[in-house]
This record gives sequence, structure tokens and C-alpha cells, in this order.
Amino acid sequence: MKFIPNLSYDCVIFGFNGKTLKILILEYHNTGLFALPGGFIKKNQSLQDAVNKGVEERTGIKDVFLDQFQIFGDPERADPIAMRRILEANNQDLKKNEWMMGRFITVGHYALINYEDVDPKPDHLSDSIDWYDINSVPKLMMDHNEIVDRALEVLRNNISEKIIGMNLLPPKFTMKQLQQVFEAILDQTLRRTSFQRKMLSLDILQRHEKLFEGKAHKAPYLYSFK
Amino acid sequence: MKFIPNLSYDCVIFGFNGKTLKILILEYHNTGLFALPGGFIKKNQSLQDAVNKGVEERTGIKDVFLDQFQIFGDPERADPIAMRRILEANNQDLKKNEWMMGRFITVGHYALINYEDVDPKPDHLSDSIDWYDINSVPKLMMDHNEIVDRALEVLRNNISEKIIGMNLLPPKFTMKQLQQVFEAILDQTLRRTSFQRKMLSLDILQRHEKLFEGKAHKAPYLYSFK
DNA sequence: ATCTATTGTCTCACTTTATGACAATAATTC
DNA sequence: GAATTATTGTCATAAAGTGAGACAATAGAT
Repeated sequence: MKFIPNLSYDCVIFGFNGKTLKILILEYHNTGLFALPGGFIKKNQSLQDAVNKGVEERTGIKDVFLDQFQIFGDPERADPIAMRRILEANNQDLKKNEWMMGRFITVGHYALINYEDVDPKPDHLSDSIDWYDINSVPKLMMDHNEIVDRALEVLRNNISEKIIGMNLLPPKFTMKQLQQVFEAILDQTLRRTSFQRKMLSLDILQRHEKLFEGKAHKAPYLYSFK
Repeated sequence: MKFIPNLSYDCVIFGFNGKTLKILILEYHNTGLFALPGGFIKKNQSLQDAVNKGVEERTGIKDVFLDQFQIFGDPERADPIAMRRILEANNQDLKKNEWMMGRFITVGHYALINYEDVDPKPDHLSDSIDWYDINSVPKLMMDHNEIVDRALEVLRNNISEKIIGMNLLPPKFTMKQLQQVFEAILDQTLRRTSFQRKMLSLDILQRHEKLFEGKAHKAPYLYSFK
């Protein structure tokens, strides 16, 4: 067995489409089972490397911002019946994959990516991998819904750090786009003027000369993070 | 083997003696090696249960506040030479304990306890377990110094939550003591009046009639968390 | 040229925080 | 037992931050 037994990772991959926050969810062939993208760690691989490779395989982007935010270590969190169903539906050898039905402690991560850069690709066990609005996530297997909830909570607590907006937005963006990211994450509307004043006072934004054009009104400045 | 292989936990146990923040560090017999208290997880045990038991064994207190704050998953973090030295110095069977020299992914925790309640007890491999001032932590084995640094960082970020002061202080305390906890954690002095006003406005404190006596000045009120 | 929608900025009221001042008081000292 | 000392709880004022609205500027549509 090339993997570290009983240890896995799962990843809540956040993207922002300009309006709402979304996450990537995969569906297994012929089972109706939904799950977070996840995987295992090879015996000589760093955790970070394993997760990076997993995210890259499924989204095609490298060097994603990743935060490993919590372990889920309940011995009862495994769901061997669902796992067996997935293996059977994919004609996998049950004997050989028995270890997958055992107990797993999983390392919960969240990733922040620029929605537009992504071309989601299902893995060999999965039918599809798609974006789901954070407010309409389907029932997921095992404790994956809990992992999503906790990831969102952590994200909300960390929103003041510029690194978050940086990873959900293109390199140059308008003040309005930045506000929309905040609103999508916090799930509340913010006051335009106060938001703008606050952001500018933080001294983390660089204003650019070139404006954003194409709409029938005053063109907004473009900003990037310093 | 009754433990989950390649997985361990380590714990930064914080206490507050009224002046400075301290942590518990253990020293292995005849080796001069210092380390954080840690351990392994049994195959059918929850992570939380394992850590709780470990902390209880060494401090004698149950139901400690524990936050599992980060995984350390670098495959190079193991130090088989030091581990062998510890086993040899304790006359342990090297063959039987070979697994301990392998690679470990460790789950970093921090615990907050009331300094006065504690009677630290070394485990069977260790000489001693003692409080060390957070500013004079010795060189620890493996990446344990990094774990301490990260724990302190996380603690600083979480200080506004009442749960932290609650676990580092006795049930009733003065405003000054509370301020000293904040100052020790943040490593900076705070303004007395602003601090007091802020704490009272948070509506998390209960003021008691009984005052704290024994000093040659106006007696401060005692408070507890609501 | 005029209109429309949105932007950047300003103002004023209100809230929160910083900083200093001061009276209250428990134990100590005389 | 009166004066002293150190520290506490609270207030006063100044400074900084935030909420809510107003208004001029302007890129493209009409």
C-alpha cells in the first residue's frame, strides 16, 4: 500500500463568479453520491504536496491558495456502505480496496481560486465535478457537509486578510467587484461608501491609471493588491 | 499495532501564572532532549479522546479547553536519530518500537489551563515535565519549536473570544488579572481605562459583590465570565 | 446634445476609542 | 486613629472611525 493508512484529505474549493460564492463538488458514477474532492497521502509525500496535486488534477491550476483548517477525527465518520457502493459501481476490486472502507481521519482544507481560470475535471471514479452555489449544496456523503460549513465559517473569520480577495479575484478589479466578494462571503450587503473608505484606508490597494470601460456610466478605477 | 500508523498529536499546553504565559515542556531521560507532550491515536479512538487522555495524564485535569489548530505534515519532520536515542536511554526494544522512528504527520493542538490546578507528571519515557516561560522555551526536538510559534500566533488571533481568558484564569478574578492575561498573550501593554471599558461593554463579565482584599489600596471587584 | 446608471468624494451625525483627571478606599505607617 | 500610599472605578474631553445620505463627474446609450 503506497498510501498512509487511515489518513485522507478533503478540500472545499471556493470560487467566485462575480455574484455568488461557489464550491466544487463531485458526483460518483451511477450512485447519486456527492462528495468533496479529496484523496490520500503517499508514504513519502508531504501533506501539502498531496493536496496541491489533487487540486491541480481536478481544476488544472497550480499553486492554489490552500488553508488546512481542521482535522475531522471522529472514528464514526467513515461510511463503508457508501464507499462499497462507489467501488462496485466502478467495477473496482473490493478486496484490493478494502482499506478504503476503514476509518479515516481527514484533513479539511479550503482553496480559493479564480473561477474563470478553472476547467473542472472529474477523477476516474467520478461522473462529474461541478460548481455549486454555496447556498444550494446538495447532501454530501459522510461528514462532508459539516466540512463545508466549517470551511465557510473559517473563511468568514479570515476575510479581512487581503490574501483571500487576492485569490478569488483577477489581478485587477474594481472596488465594486471587491465589495461583491465580501458580500458573497459574508452573505450580507455592505454600504458602498463605508466599504470604499475602509478598503482605501487599509493601504493594501494600488490604484491604476487605466480605467474599466464598457458601461454607460462613469468608469471605475481598477485596483490591485499591493 | 494498536495505533494508527504515521499519525500523532502534539500539544502546546498554556498556563498563566499571573505574570507571564508559560507552556509545559518535557525532557527525556538521559538525553537532554526537550519536546512537547504528545502521543498517538488508537485505531478505534477519536482524535479528541486521544488528546484529552494525553493531557489528563500529564496534568491531572480533565475537560481541558483544546483547540486543534494545525497539521504538520512535512515528511522530513521526523527525527529518527533522536527517537532512537530516547528509546535506547530508556531501555526500550528498538525492533518493537521501530514504527516510532518512521514518518509522522502530527496534529498540533493547544490547551489552556489554570496554572494553579496543575500537578505536571512526566510520562514513562520522560524525566520531567515543567513550565517554561513562553519567552524562554529551550530548543525542542523535531519541529516542535515551530509548533509552539504557530500555537502562540493562533492564540493571539483568537484572544477576543472569552473562552480563552476563561481557561487561563481562576473562576473569579479581578479586572487587572484579566488585563494581565491579555498583555501576556499579546506581549504588549494595554491601557487600563480603555481595557476596562471594552471588557465591560462586551457584556461577558459578571461582577460580584465580594471584593478582593489584602492590598493597601481600594479593593477591586471580582468578576467571572457569564 | 441629452439622458442614464454608476462612480468617487464630501458632509454631517453618531459611535467608539484614546488619554488624562479625579475621587474612593484597604491596608500601612506614623 | 489620622495621614499616607497604591490602586481602583468612573467620568470628561479629544480624537478617530462608521453610518447614511447628497452631489458632481462621466462613459456609453439614446
